[in-house]
Amino acid sequence: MDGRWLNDDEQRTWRSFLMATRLLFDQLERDLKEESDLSFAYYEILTRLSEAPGRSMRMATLAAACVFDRSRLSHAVDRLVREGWVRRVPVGQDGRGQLAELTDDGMAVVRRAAPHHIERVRTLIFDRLTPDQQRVLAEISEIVATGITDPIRLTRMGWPEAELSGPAAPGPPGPARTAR
Amino acid sequence: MDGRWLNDDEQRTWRSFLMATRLLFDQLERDLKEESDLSFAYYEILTRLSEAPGRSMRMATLAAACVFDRSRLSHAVDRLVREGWVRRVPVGQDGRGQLAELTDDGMAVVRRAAPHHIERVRTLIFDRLTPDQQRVLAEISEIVATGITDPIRLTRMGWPEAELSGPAAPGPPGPARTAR
DNA sequence: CCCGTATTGCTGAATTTTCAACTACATACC
DNA sequence: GGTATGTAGTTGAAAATTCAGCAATACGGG
Repeated sequence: MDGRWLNDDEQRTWRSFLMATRLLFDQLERDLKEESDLSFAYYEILTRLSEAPGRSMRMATLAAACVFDRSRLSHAVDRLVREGWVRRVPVGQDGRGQLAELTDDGMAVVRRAAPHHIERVRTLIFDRLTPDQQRVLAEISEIVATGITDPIRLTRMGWPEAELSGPAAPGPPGPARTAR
Repeated sequence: MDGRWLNDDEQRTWRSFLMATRLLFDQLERDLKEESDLSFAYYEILTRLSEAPGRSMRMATLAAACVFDRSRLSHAVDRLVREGWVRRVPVGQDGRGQLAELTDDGMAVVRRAAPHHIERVRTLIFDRLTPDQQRVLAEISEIVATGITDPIRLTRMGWPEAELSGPAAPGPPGPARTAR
């Protein structure tokens, strides 16, 4: 199972990467909090909605976009609804579905918060990287993301133990866990 | 203050990076949980301690290494102590200091968890990147981390409002907030 | 139409993290 | 010695996130 360790370079790179991403995200979170009193999570939800057609998205889609699990998104949206920034709208066709829709107040919040945040992203990252480094960063991100892809965090949600580990039932056992 | 937006490439890269890091860390967290019933945070604390001389570190140093704020580390160590994996030891010279020290049980936990985890890191990242990409990843991480550097999260902790924003007192106003 | 299974989203409790304040010790200066 | 200020670490409550399970709906096949 094991045996394939990391060599020194890899070890250093990994640690460095861990530290960098944390410092970065922590800093962004702090900035966002100070400037706009928003958490990164909420900011992202609002932003995604603001970009979506009709300023609204299916919960599952939104969850996938933000890389949240369903539960987390539900709770978060609860909060945003309480705040008056988001509204829940039943979706037409699918009786199970809910649409999260950005309110005007919510839109205002995004518009107010975005410029600072983006400026910070620019300052903390893009301004410091050469075009080449930016290009490779994009490559790497693409590669890493593609390798994982469990958009709505299926394996994490409530599949009864049996479904996940049971002696592979006839046919493709579970839901689209393998597919993408 | 604003005005400097992100161009399309940058925008794409940023989104891609966000998604990649989240998918990655989520996946690692899940693996760690499944294989060893550990959170990434706890795993990291234990690992750092296991590598430290005497299997122990000052709380502040450990916090800086893990990029935790002091409070978070305190609570986390509480938990690890309850679990019997870490012990708190007063440090000799400085009467305020505490040393977090890994117990034998804690060491055993690390040893059991590490191989799987490292294998996953290898599979999810290093195996998929070319040497060149790895090199650039290291560069980028270095650059980004260096730009931020607020190791023990000073600005976040409990400085009374006055200290932080007040009309700069005579001499260097606060603690080493500016220095590094 | 009915059944079994998949999907969507939510809920409540447990755990973790954040936030603000506080205690105790150290240090520098008079 | 006494005072002012900085530093290390903790604490308790609030907020966020995870975890496990549930209810309602959709969908495919008999």
